[in-house]
Amino acid sequence: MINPDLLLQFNAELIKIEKGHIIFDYGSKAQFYFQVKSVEVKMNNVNRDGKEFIQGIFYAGQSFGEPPLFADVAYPAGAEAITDAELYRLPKDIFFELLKQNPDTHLKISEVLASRLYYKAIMASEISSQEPEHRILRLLDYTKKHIHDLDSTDVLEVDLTRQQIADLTGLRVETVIRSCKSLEKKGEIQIKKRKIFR
Amino acid sequence: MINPDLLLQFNAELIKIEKGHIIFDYGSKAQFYFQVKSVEVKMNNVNRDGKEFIQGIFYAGQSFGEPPLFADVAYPAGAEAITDAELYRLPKDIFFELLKQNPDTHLKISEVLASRLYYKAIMASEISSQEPEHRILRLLDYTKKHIHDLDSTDVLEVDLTRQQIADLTGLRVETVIRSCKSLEKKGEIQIKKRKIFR
DNA sequence: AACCATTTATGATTTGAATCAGTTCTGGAA
DNA sequence: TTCCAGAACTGATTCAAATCATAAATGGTT
Repeated sequence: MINPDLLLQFNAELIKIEKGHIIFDYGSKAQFYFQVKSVEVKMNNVNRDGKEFIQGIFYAGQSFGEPPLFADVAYPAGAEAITDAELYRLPKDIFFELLKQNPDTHLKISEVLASRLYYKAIMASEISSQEPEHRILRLLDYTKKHIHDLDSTDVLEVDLTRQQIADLTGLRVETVIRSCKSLEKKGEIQIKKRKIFR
Repeated sequence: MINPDLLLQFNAELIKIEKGHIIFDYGSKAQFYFQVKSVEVKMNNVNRDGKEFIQGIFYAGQSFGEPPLFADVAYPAGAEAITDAELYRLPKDIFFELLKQNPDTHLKISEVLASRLYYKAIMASEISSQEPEHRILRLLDYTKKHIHDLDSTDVLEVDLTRQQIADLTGLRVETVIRSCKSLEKKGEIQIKKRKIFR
């Protein structure tokens, strides 16, 4: 979300991460600002106690892992590249220096935090309201609107596996599969060749 | 979280809200920055579709409802005073003006957003991991640490009703009651005269 | 002291997602 | 073309939280 030129101006490193490699671990200290550079790059977070819960998947142009930078806490989740990825990386103190010198950029970061908080707020209430089908629809609508910038008349081809949907919503694969079928019957989504469209 | 003097300097209004009165509605547009002034003041959010889910309860000195201000979206939840409350209220554009002129305050706001995001991230993964007892403990530990600023050796007297705990964790009252009893047996919490201590 | 609203408590039953176990499908590699 | 791993799918079973129903405790009010 920060202009790449500005990042480079502040000597941001451009690092390459191979698929499956760890970017930072759960519980470690935040030392860098990260922003996804190019290609469709996804990122997922794993949480302790066996089961995986994906906090979010991030694509080109998006930043991630900033909260611990500000809040001075350990990472609540680890981060991993799920495809080969290119990332901008900026050390913490330089990041703050950049913000200080560029109030507009700081405001943009606040916007990002705010909209992510908005998303989490919605997901939290939606997840709590059980109803697997609701959870899934909210997730799809969110990614459609906020990740792919489509409006409601467009059709989104969902590029998440059922397992990823499960990990994002806190459900089980089988439940996701069954719910999707049911949603298809209700006309809420379409499934063509196992791909989900919404 | 913003210094009250600074708020007043920017002509923030001081408004009184009676217990049970609505501060803003679900789905309405964000027009003000709000900050709780005095006394222990709680605030809760209600969501549509019947069931209540409390996004958070806010106490003296805390601000709330900022995300929609930044993200330019409608409120994902309504806000209501659960005791008589005094609030500072600052119109949106003046709020931004204040931030522009006070980078340090802006940074503080970012910190607040970030730490709330951190909390939501933890709650999200914790809620998804089912386990009512885990959810409750996480909630208690969070309020203990981040709301009341106690460290782990202190004992927190929880001032939430079982119903509020239920609404914060997405559980049912009965489940909360039963889980609390079980947690007491396991020595994770104490219950004296129906009050929970952790 | 009696009354009432709210909160806490408890037992019985239902329900639906998780779990378990196994099958089919698909696209890519050999 | 066959092979194979990963993903999607399906049915049967289990289990725990929601639900329902109802009672007891508590604090505040008159």
